Amino acid sequence: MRMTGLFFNTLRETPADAETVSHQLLVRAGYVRKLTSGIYTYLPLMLRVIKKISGIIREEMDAAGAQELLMPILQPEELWRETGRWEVYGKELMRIEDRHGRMGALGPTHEEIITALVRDEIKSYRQLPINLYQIQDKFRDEIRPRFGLLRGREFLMKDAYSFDADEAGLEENYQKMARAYTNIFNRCGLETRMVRSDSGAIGGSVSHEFMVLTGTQSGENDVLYCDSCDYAANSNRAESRMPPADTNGKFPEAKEVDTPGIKSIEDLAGFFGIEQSAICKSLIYIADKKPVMALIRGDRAIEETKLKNALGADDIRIAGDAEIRECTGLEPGFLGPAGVNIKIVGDESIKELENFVTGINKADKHLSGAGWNREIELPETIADIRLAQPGDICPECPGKLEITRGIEVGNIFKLGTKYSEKMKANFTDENGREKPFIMGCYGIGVSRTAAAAIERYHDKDGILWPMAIAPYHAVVVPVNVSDELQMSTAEKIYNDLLDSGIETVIDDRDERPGVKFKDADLIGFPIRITVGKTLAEGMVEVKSRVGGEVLKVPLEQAAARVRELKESKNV
RNA sequence: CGGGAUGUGGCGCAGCUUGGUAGCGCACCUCGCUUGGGACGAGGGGGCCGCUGGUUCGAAUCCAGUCAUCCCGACCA
Repeated sequence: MRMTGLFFNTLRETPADAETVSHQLLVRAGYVRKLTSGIYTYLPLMLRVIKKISGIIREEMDAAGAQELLMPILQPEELWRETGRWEVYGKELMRIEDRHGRMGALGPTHEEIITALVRDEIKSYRQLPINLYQIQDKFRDEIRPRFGLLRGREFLMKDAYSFDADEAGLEENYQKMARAYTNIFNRCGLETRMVRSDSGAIGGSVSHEFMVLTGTQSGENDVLYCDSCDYAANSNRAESRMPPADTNGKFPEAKEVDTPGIKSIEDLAGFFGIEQSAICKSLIYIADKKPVMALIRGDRAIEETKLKNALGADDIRIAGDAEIRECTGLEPGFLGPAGVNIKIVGDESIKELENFVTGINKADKHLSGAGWNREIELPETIADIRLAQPGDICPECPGKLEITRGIEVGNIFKLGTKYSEKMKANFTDENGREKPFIMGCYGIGVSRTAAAAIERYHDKDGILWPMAIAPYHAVVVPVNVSDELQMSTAEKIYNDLLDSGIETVIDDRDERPGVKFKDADLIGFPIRITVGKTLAEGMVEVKSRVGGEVLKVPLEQAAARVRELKESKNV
């Protein structure tokens, strides 16, 4: 490709509306342009990256026995009603009405469609297992699109759906997909960690996410992982064991204490001269519009996803002070589980508390030295609703948990019969009995993977694409296009490279060298061949974008050297 | 939806407080010069100042409404 003909435009300045590195670089380097919030045009450079990633996905999915198909973006309301998700999925489901007044939705995911298809096409266990996938634009009307391609409303996704006759089959497919995903991301040059996660709106029993770990840099998820075993989980799912609460006998007897204006856990600990872990903290949440009290050890935080699951609620949020007074008649700051007539959920951490401090729903008073089933009933519902923290003990070994940010690029779910039962998608087993399909689903954010790669690999000058997903492998830069020898040499090397299968761009623009070098760095061509002053010695320069030395190479060896560099692991 | 901010040529911004015919840098076009890390000189083109309404002799500037975008939270590939 000739740069003079390539449809791209680099920007010297960072666009004002881009916050994230990947977003900034994608816009600056001419990969994407925003159409409207969360919706982007992929320019030719970007499309090449997308095709590279998609290609790797196709190869690995096919190798794992999956078959590609393509389903429609527009989906009819009736199918979503069959699973009940027309109501449940919420506003994220982009609903539209056609000219006949029929309702539909732009597909945010395709469980309903694939299940309806397989229900009609597959009747016998003999036709199972099967795994079908597509790479397709998805639309989710996100509450708040952000971070450029990391969270768009329209995005490219690979989604696969497996159908099995039994759990063992599902397990096999699940493992196959886990392996395929590991291969896919490895081949994309991305190190990922498979972590346990909450299964959210897609549902199902078991799910794992594939995270590109970004340390403290960026990413929307917190991942907790063990420093000595392979336990890793999204913070919305991570379990942990904690150091015990420090309640050692400061209050041998229960006693009501005046605590005027002492409301926060911090203030209480100071007031009583105790550790925060010796306090039982009471919080009011609104779960599906009803107030609920959540109890947790004072030094700990609630994990809202866990609480939501423990309650079986669809929607949950913390209540404001005014709301607490209004819905419960209780006084914020002095809340406690005693004599409350709303649902109470206790975190496991409170069970161990002895002679602790808690509110008793009396203004300016707390109870010290409280004990369960003495002064206060232990709530019936006890669950893990606690946010695991770094430093906690791993749930599976004596190791310690550490925390890192992560970008979720893939997700695999065991759906079981969640969809097939509701949609009456059955097959006949070997005994002639009708059974619902056992399903799994497996997603990869294709466009997000590209953005995640940039988040992970960039420097102050631009993108450092892994070779496998770079839009081109190399760029040939003639320093001065009006120098005929430089130009003809550059052309020759360019053609040699193309002939040897290196995807190459020649920067034939009549620009000063500084401009070309800056653009090459920004766009992130993994290898640059510079044809300039060293030509007098019969040499050109070969340089890897990630750094390392500039190699002076005799021109007839240039193509071979580039090929070598491309195959090596250090680009 | 709650909290915060911003809308001025393609991009980044100033001007607004204190109303008076819209400005800078980048990019773009022409000519010259230059060619190893975003050169330089000269000339040039391009703006419904987000939109609607109001105040005023006069509004980018003041007022009201509205729309859009971005950041923080609930969502997730």
